[in-house]
Amino acid sequence: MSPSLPLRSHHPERFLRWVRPPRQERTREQLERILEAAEKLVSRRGFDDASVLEICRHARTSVGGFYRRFPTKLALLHALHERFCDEAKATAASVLNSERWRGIPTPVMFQALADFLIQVYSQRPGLFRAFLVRAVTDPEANARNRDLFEFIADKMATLLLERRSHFDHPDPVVGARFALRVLLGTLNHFLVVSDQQHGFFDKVIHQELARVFRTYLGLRPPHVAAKRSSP
Amino acid sequence: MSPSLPLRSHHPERFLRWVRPPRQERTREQLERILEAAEKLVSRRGFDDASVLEICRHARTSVGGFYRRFPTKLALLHALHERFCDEAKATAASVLNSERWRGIPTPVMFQALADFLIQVYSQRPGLFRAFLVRAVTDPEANARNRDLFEFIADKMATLLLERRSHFDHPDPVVGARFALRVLLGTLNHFLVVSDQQHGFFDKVIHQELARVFRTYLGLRPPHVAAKRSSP
DNA sequence: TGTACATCAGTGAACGCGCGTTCACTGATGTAC
DNA sequence: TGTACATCAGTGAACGCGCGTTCACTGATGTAC
Repeated sequence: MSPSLPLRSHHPERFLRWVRPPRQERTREQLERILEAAEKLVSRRGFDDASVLEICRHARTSVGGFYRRFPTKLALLHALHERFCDEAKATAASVLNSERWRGIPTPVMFQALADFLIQVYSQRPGLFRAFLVRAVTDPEANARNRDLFEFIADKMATLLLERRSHFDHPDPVVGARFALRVLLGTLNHFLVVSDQQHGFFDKVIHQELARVFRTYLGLRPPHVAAKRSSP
Repeated sequence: MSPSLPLRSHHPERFLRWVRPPRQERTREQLERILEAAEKLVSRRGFDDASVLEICRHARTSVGGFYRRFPTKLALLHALHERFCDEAKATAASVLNSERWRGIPTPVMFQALADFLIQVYSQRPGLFRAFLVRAVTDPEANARNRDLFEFIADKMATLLLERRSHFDHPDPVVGARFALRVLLGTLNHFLVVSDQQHGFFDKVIHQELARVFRTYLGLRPPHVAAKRSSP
């Protein structure tokens, strides 16, 4: 996707000059608007039921303008999903960085991680739902999801390995992978089958999700771990 | 859906006679064939990508024949899903019936339940996937899923309450509900994001799923519980 | 600085494909006399 | 038992709708002289 304009001219000045910054600017803005509009509509209705025309209207562009940016509607989805996965990776790398948790007791960390995941899900439930559905049918989205999963699982394994002595699970790498799956799976399930009594924000969900996380990995009771990690 | 034929005639003999058993038979067979073909194709491609024409071909019927049985394509999906949910309820009622588990140690029961769930999922992954996707968009399917979930959760709560003393979770009803969600959510996650190293049938999955179940509810170590439940 | 021309982003009506749905017709089964 | 008629399941070509995609055109911006 490198700019092809230089190839069209043999003048070195043209070749070296940065291509039309103001236009680029406007173009980028349009692309941004399309992505934003698409994200909003896809979140609301899902990918299939968000029509190109509708997306264009919301992005204040025409259908032709859209097809200047994206070869097909599918390409838009992949752009959206790719952006999303990149953000998710960056977020995971930052959140699961062990520096961040230095000196913080393991049970507190677990609760915080569970809380954070819930927060992320409840902020953009529609988008998560749409990508969840999409990953079932679309092999490319599926591969990207798997890749994301592997990425986060690795970060998590590294984080947990440093606190190996704080919990009982016999194999921390398998444990980290499976724990991640359990957490994400449970939250996905909330997206699909909502709880009659407890909503996403409900304190009970926070509590129980952290409990699964903690108990599955066989974390020692709070006071024990707290004593261990305080100097 | 009571047969409307009697209303068309005033002769009592007609009214009382059972209507054309051989035809009914053939009709029922056709309907059965349609449902079977639909289930197979929906499992393979998902609901949207299984066309009516294709379903008819597989069921050895014509499109017109199809529309004699179902008012719309959507109605077929709901028939399929309803049949599925009914079967699931019956299965759950049977499997979670406490009579069945009399004298069996709680940890063994937990492992067996986890194993059974995995078995069920791995036998018809396509169908589960299709309904999972459908429940996101389709309010009717969603409601049916929620209803099914509540049903199973209730049965599970009853089963667990009888063994209240075997585990530590402070609230068994909340525990049963959430445990079910965790189990189903994790299995759904496997449907969407497959594991690079461990497949559905892998021993590790069986082990870890049972572990989540056990540890989340705070089940006492095997030997303790085993001692308790042996007379 | 002004004029003619070139480029290209942007527009939206029209196209066309796929698929759910309809409906005029066929032929088999059942009924009346 | 045979013939004429009625019913109705079943057929599949044709219809039509929705939506992704195209493309002839417009107008703004940039370039040459």
